[in-house]
Amino acid sequence: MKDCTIYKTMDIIGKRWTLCILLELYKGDNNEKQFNELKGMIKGITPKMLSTRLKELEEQGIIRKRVDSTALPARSFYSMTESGIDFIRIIQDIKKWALTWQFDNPKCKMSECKYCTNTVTSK
Amino acid sequence: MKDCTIYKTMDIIGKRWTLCILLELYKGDNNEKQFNELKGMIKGITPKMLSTRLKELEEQGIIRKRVDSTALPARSFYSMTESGIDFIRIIQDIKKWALTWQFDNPKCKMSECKYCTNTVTSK
DNA sequence: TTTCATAGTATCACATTAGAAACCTCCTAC
DNA sequence: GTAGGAGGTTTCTAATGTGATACTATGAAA
Repeated sequence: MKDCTIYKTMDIIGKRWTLCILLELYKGDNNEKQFNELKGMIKGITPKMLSTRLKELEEQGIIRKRVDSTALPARSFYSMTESGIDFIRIIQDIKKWALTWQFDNPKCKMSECKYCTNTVTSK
Repeated sequence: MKDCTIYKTMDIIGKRWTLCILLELYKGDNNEKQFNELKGMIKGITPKMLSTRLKELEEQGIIRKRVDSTALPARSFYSMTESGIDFIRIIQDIKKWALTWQFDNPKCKMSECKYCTNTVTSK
């Protein structure tokens, strides 16, 4: 096993879609979101990838899943744990860095991610 | 093309070895490092991967390469640009987050990355 | 009883990445 | 002329990641 903390962490958060999913969970004022809601917000993601990533993130304690089985058909609600919320500031720093040094994206520059309505668009 | 800044940035920095290479370039007091020096410090990396990542990072303006052709055989020196140095604080935040929420690594917790002698060990 | 919505899973195929091993070039020193 | 170091490149293969599409289960509503 690799011994480097950075290396191991990138195996968790470096995967495609992961940060986008966290960002979507962070957006808006409702702290719980459903599967199809996320699927709709992150355009281009397949249910398979969303399912896979959500499972990984849950295993790592970054998000949590709550199932409401009184509502029928049963509904799943995803939300961030404390560790996930703590990670948001890193995502925002990455965004700031990228906007300074790599990309020009005025829309992104202006809006706080929490209230950003950008979606990841399919190619 | 994807429109999300986060998404695009992860394509740059989310690749295997990338952050480890940046961290190695940051370490110590000498700001320039040679190819084989990096290869030796990052145990497990193949020359191919190191070469590929260095090229990518150079293209993105995160590191720079200087070739000294007066010395023979010619030597290459790699160092961080301003944008690379600015990125180090994000790497450190990621490390702090990981040590808080994901891994227990006392060696990592104690040392400032700049003077960390940990190497990425092969499995 | 057919359709709809939610929340996924299954299957298959393709593309990309990563790694191992060998090789190459330039020059120096023996 | 042969070995050796620096700084890579080439080739081939294996693993992994990703995506398209279709399918499933449950129950409500029409």
